[in-house]
Amino acid sequence: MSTPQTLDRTLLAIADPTRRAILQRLSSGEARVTEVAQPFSMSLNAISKHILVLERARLVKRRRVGREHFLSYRSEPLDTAAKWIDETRNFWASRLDTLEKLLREEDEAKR
Amino acid sequence: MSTPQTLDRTLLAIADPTRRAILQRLSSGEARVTEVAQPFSMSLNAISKHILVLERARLVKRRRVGREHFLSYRSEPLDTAAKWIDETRNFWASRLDTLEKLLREEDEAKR
DNA sequence: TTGACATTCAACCAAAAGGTTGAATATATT
DNA sequence: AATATATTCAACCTTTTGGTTGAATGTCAA
Repeated sequence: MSTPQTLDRTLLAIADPTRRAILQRLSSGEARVTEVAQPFSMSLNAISKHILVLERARLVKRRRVGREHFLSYRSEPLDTAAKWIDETRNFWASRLDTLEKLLREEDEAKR
Repeated sequence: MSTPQTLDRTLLAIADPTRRAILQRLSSGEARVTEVAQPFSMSLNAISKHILVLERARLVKRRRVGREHFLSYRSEPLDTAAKWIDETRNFWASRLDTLEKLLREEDEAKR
């Protein structure tokens, strides 16, 4: 469920501004594909593809009702991504050479 | 400094497992390019390119001493990325329809 | 100065990403 | 039954990505 590939897919999915915008659009609740596509200047098909990327990354769930597809946000992948990032950051924040790093950066700032 | 493009570059950079491994390697402190490349099965040139991607994303800083290039980790980009992710997550966590979502998911779990 | 070492540059390649257009499918509406 | 709507599928194109190999550059060491 949380293989490294999943993390790859999550990060890749949110690395695109269009897809981040789609996720944010879904914050106001479920929306159909056409509704999601409406504000963008690119074709419906392009958005359809972006949605597929988000879906493969499990960031978006699809609920089919007749010919309409309702999309909604799923939180797990971002939780996992946040975990990786925070672990990495915390590790660094706690390293013994933090002081050394600070000094080195301060040193460089003087040039 | 923190344009959306920067966020794109950061997320794209850490979406690759090799590059995440490089960052983690740098947790044990500065390292030269060859040292960083050593554990990987791919060519030095490939790693050199990965480092360039990390550098363009400002995740890695390079300090040249003679023929040797010392690489070190920089924390700002991950801070920014974490901020975006956390904002998105917090927004969702606080949405009124959280209950509705939970119920819907519970409902699905029964199948 | 000759040779080894650390690193990048350049050219190339295959695969993936991100977009387009046009046709297909499935469902609603009249 | 005919038409309109919602969405995807398929083919295509261009750019980017991630890798390769071989040559170039710059620095250290004999």
